[in-house]
Amino acid sequence: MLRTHTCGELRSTDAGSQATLCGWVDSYRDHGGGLFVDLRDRYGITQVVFNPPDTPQAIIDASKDLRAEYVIRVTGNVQPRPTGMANLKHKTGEIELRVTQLELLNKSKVPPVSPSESVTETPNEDLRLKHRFLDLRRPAMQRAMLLRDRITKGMRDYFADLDFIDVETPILGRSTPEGARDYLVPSRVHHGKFYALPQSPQLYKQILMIAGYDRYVQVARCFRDEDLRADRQPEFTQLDLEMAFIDDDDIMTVIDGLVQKLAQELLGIDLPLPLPRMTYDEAMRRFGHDAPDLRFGLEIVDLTDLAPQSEFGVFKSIVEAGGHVRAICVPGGSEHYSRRGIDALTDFVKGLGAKGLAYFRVDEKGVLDSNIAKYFSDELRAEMGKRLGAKPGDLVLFSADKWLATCKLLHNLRKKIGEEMKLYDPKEMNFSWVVQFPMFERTEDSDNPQAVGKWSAMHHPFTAPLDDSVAHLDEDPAKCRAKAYDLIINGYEAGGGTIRIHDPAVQSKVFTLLGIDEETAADRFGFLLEALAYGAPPHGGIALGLDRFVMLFGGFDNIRDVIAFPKTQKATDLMTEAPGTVDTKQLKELAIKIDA
RNA sequence: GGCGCCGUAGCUCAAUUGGUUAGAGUACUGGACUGUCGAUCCAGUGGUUGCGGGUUCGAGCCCCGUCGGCGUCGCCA
Repeated sequence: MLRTHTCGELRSTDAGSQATLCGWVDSYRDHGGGLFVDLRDRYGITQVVFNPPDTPQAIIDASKDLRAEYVIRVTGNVQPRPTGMANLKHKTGEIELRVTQLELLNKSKVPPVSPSESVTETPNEDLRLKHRFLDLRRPAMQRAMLLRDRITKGMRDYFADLDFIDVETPILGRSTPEGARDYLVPSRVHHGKFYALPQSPQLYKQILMIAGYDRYVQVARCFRDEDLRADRQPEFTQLDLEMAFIDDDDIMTVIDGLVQKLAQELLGIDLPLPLPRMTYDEAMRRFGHDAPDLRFGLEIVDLTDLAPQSEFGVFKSIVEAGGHVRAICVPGGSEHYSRRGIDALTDFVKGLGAKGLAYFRVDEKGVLDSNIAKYFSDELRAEMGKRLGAKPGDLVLFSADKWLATCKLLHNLRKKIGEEMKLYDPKEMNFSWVVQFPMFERTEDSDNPQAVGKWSAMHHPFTAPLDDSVAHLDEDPAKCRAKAYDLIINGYEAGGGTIRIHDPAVQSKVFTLLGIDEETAADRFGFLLEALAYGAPPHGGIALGLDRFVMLFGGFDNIRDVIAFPKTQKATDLMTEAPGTVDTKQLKELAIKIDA
């Protein structure tokens, strides 16, 4: 060992002893006669002092050449700092190391990204990604990586205690046309054939249930070749699990326990269990989204029945066409949003595909007023105001459109306004379940005209319907609700899972509904169907988005900050410059020609 | 693929309506200083304003294209 202690370790109780530290020069203060260095490693910062008489003059001279991020090894005496000189910012701030020996282990070029917390400006993200080795040296990033480690370990321990078995599943798999776009890997041995990287270990874990491993867990890397977002990377990590001889309630109960444990250990929050559960239908009705942020209200109010009583043509025609008129009432919104502010909101909703934004301000008498007020009778406005719970100073914002379009719009407005008006404490954590998702959704518009009007699976084709939904499979698939559940944290989908169908008759009905004939089913999922025919236990599971967990537990607003080596929005790695070109020879081996 | 924001010194940013030699802080270099901790003080180096084109007497600023980063819609569970 090159060191006796870390830079976060020494205390006043160590005073009088000798110590050797290794680390990076976080900063240095040259006083002519002597010099101070803040020495940093992942454990903390310790002040090391090059001062006479403790430090020999030759070493003081040598210390003058030290610069930021030089790697040094210093030996010296641990001493309490002079009275009044303690630095409470650091855990080691009561002491300092009076250096007697200095070894320069390595120099550093002037860093384009400073790892020092004394530099308050965060560099631009492209620089951070390009010089990730420096960015990861920043204490903030090291804290994120440490939090990630503790969450992962907490999850592993929790499931190990419950007799879960960690089983690894293949990275090289087979492409399945459903779901997200696959990352493909060409086969050298079989020209023209491709492996696909897993979008999730879904099918394998079902096979494991059939194989009798009734509690499976894995920290699984998943790949989806889709466009990125602040909370989405092309490769990401799931805490994936599956259980046999259970029902939906059992999965949620297990995860409740995990969330409670993690919240307690890492955030010091005591969560009462069970976590609240809300159906998908209720979530859409009240919040317009299947992952509502429950840290604030601003719930949607339906005015579809009242709207046609107005003379407002837009509302009337939309309701006549089967559409909906819904609104949110923003407390104090009229004061917060000036004319200009409402223009900005209008631009915002136009960006989401709306034609405009109808609104009312609530005046000091509680009367709804705006440029469209003339189309609404006094009585009607009073009635609407009553239903909206409108108070003087409020702002009422409408969406009139098809059901899902009103959901999308009002959800986005709610989210934006919640943020802009600071309707919640960003540090607050809210955990809940959204359950009973629809089994199917109807494809409305698609590039492929044949797909329009067809049913597709909302999760995947093996999702089990609720027991009382089985009957709807024949008569009204839209009414079918699934044994599906999403874990929601602060408006983010932090995990989701389903109970799987294990009744062949139900499975076959679902395939028929989805337009998957026997041949297609056999071709795509033959091995799973075959396995299901050999004594499949009832089973189901869930996958938690590990990266999102870390992001939310750490209070980050961006998933890249909790991934050591993330990709940019264009799915490149600025440090390694992946993806890169390959040799012609490699392409030839794979029988691949580039057509571009 | 669409929409929006951003790109100026190593880094973080500024630059009035399009107007003189593009500034500041920090870093870096040299000097001063015996207790600092975002050390301080003095001096200095540092610029193809992402790239290409256009408008103009004149462009960091306006227009078109392009590259890159971010956000978002589509996409994705």
